[in-house]
Amino acid sequence: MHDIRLLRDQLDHLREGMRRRGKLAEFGPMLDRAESLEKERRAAITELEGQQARRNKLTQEVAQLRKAGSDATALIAEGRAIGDDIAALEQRKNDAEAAVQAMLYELPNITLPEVPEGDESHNTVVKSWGTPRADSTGIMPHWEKGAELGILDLQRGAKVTGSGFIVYRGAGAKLVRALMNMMLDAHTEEHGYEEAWVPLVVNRASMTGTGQLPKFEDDMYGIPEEELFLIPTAEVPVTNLYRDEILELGDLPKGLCAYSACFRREAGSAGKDTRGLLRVHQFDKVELVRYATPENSREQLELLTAHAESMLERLELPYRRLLLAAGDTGFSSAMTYDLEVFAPAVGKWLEVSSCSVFTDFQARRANIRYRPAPGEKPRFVHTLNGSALAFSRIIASLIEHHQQPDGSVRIPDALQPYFGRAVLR
RNA sequence: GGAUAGGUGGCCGAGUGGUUGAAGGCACCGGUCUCGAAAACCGGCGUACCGGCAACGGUACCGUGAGUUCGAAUCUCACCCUGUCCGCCA
Repeated sequence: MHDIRLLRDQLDHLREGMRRRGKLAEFGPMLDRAESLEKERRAAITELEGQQARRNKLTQEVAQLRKAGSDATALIAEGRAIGDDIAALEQRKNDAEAAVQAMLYELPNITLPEVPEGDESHNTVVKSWGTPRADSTGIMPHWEKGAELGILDLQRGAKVTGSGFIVYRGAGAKLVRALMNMMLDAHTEEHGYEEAWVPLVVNRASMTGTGQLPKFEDDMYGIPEEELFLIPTAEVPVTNLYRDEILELGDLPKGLCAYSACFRREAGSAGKDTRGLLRVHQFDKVELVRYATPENSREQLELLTAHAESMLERLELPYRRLLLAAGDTGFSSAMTYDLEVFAPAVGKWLEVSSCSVFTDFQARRANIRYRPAPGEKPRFVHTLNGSALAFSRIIASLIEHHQQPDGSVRIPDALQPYFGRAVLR
């Protein structure tokens, strides 16, 4: 969320930010309305507070008269009139405020200057690692190979829950466990993250804090009776750990990592690119979250992204790093790198990580601050997060990229201690 | 789920329907004293918003929301959270 003050003194900045996302047509008129509503809000406040001051004075006079034993009925009548006036002004103020607030909640973050303008066609590959297998002949797609190896049971997942819910079996289940342990160990022991194990169900305030609500309610599974939601990513509970708190400068930068199952309803997703493990309603992920000062959040993004990339390198999967163009950058993000691995049988690059810096956009929503120095006023922190990594597509790529001519699947060296064997066959 | 107690400033804690932003204490900051420190003493010490170049003025905030009232931390209702006891449960 943006500072409401931007509507007063930096409207052009907001407008430019929307233009860079290619969303000026969508949000331009809203910005104009928000600006005038913000003026109306302040006018209402000024008037309201004047009346409140009158009332406060009046009630004192009533008290004096009462104490002196005099008659106060005239003043009480006057007070009643002021009270009606105040109620009306309060209504006016609240209406304007709610309207401005609603618009601010809908407005995406402004991307950093180095983020290319335009839609996803302007995404740029800024780094490549490893060599994708050029020749895919003889490589079975992961859903076939997975079924053949007995590690993937899509049919029964669909029976038990529905399509998009998968069952890993035998070595497949252990593979999930091995990936989880390998990643968490690396992040805690080598990259300095504190591990957290978090609720998979969160309340509305948490979903609003990280920016999923109010805009994307349709994309989530919820429990309406309890006003609770299934998390789409551990980013939500982990970032909200410090909601409404003030961190000490010495705590920053702070890193937390968490494994979680992730739930995505993605209402409009049925169709292509959904075979096998490519797009599912529930998947597993190890998430990294960092809290930083505004001064070094940008460099923290590089660090976080490097942590995610090191997972891919351990898994010996060729990947590329994309700098997303403004129009493809997520709602809350100011700058995002996507990491993609190649799945040769699918013939596509698969997004397995998205690393973002949110500047103060989430922190303002979630009210996460830090104190720059003892006695100084708190400022909003900058939050970052990234997947490191999302398992299902990693497993897809693993099955395809490491498939051997004899049909077996090689397990990368780094994973073997966790998985317990060198080959899947 | 049932019963019960409670939610007040950074922390502890008092609180009457009417100069209560809120006693007192701790912590913190400044000062006196001291060679220095401690103690003692004196003074200061919340946040947000509105108006103003500023000095400053004003408003709101005692878990959240609504209500009663000229006036609510104080009364009423609903909800949330915490503690305790009971029940249920992996």
